[in-house]
Amino acid sequence: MSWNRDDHGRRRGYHHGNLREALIHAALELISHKGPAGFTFAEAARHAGVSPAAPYRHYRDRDSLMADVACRGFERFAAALASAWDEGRPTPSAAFDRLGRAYLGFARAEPAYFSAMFESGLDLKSFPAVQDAADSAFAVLRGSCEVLVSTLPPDRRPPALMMALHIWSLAHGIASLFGRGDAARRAIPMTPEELLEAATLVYLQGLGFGAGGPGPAQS
Amino acid sequence: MSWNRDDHGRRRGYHHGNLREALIHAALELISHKGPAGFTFAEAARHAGVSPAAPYRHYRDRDSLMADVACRGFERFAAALASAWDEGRPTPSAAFDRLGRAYLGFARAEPAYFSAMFESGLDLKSFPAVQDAADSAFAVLRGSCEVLVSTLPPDRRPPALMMALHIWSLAHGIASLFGRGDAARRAIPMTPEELLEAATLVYLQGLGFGAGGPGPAQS
DNA sequence: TGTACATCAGTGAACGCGCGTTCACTGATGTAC
DNA sequence: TGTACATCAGTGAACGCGCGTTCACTGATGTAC
Repeated sequence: MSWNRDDHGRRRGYHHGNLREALIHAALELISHKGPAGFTFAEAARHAGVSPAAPYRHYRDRDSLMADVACRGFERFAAALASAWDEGRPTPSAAFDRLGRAYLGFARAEPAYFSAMFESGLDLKSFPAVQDAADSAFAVLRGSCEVLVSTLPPDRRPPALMMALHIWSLAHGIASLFGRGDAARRAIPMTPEELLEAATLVYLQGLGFGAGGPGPAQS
Repeated sequence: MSWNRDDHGRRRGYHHGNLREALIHAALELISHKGPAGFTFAEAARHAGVSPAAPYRHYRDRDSLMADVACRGFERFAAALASAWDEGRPTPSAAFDRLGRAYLGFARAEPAYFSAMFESGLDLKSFPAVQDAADSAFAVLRGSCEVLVSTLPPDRRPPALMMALHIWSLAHGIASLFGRGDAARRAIPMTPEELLEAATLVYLQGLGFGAGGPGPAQS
């Protein structure tokens, strides 16, 4: 909030010093208050305390700023997922459970990033950096699925890519429908985390991961 | 396109005759071309061929029109799901598979309705009619889960509500991430339908629905 | 069947507003020598 | 160390535009009698 500013919020000099960062922060704040469509270039500039022409030194247009926000969001997301997975410690299944919670946790804790990443309507072909960052995040999930799959007997291993896409879809659906912090959330009689954990358990059961071996739960 | 209009697209009289419908159609067209945030009241009026003040006779504001679109979307959605389910004929599992395809099919065939329903950021508390319509659509899915669950032995029946929420989340996640007709779609090496069908099979397996009985697939 | 009248569903002009974008400009910073 | 200069990162005024919204109005429709 105070790059290159004095104690009263005034800028110290003619140059902002960190306008790029300030614009990203402004965009996040505006997105979280008014939705992914609810911020404008001019308003972001105002928030950052610069003239409406200043952002053009850093971004071609609004979408380009949005893409930068989405990029950073995916980077943070990938880091959060990787940290939760923690290379599968202490056990792959415990780590996998944490991974799912991290997905939901990110959606709840960073709704503005989440919006920019998934709901801003950015054309991924126009912003390959966003696509790359998204791929990196997905790679964490896929890697963890590969580890999990490798704990099964070789003749009963499902494709890790498919499994990763299933879990991603499940977590994403739950996050989108029930895990938001805003008014669009739908009410259900359990937490998103509980819902995801139950679904994942059933799904893994179906793949042949069971307590002590393959087969349906008998409890 | 031609309510109350002659062959040249001119209105027949002073009154439009069906402005409400025309505004909804205009909103859908604008949403499908420019995203859920990409339509304005004025533009919808222009599309419908009336003055910018005319929509105020029918809708309080833009959100109120959007809510009407979302409502109709959920009604069509519920009808599409009910039709696919067809009361579980010929078998609950075949009907359930059709239900999942119908979810994805709706997202692909009606991206504008889908956007208005799930991505418009409407506050559901402010528009209870939308919430009710959404609940009706979900009720179809829940009802089908209840039928499916009832085919299991009584001591091994999962909660139908939980199952319905899981399948909804899964289908919704797949539709959101991979099943869109627009540029925000992510590329995967299979169709959304294949992905959903595979996930559902695994999930049902995990719940104890198996080919010829409970237990993991052995093939 | 006419007629008077209330109501409905539009018009079109007007307004203030904020946005996106451009332009010539200027203060600040970095660097070659 | 000083100086000249290029470059960077801002300013602020200006523009055209489309939006949301209002207003008094008017043409069309429905209905009581």
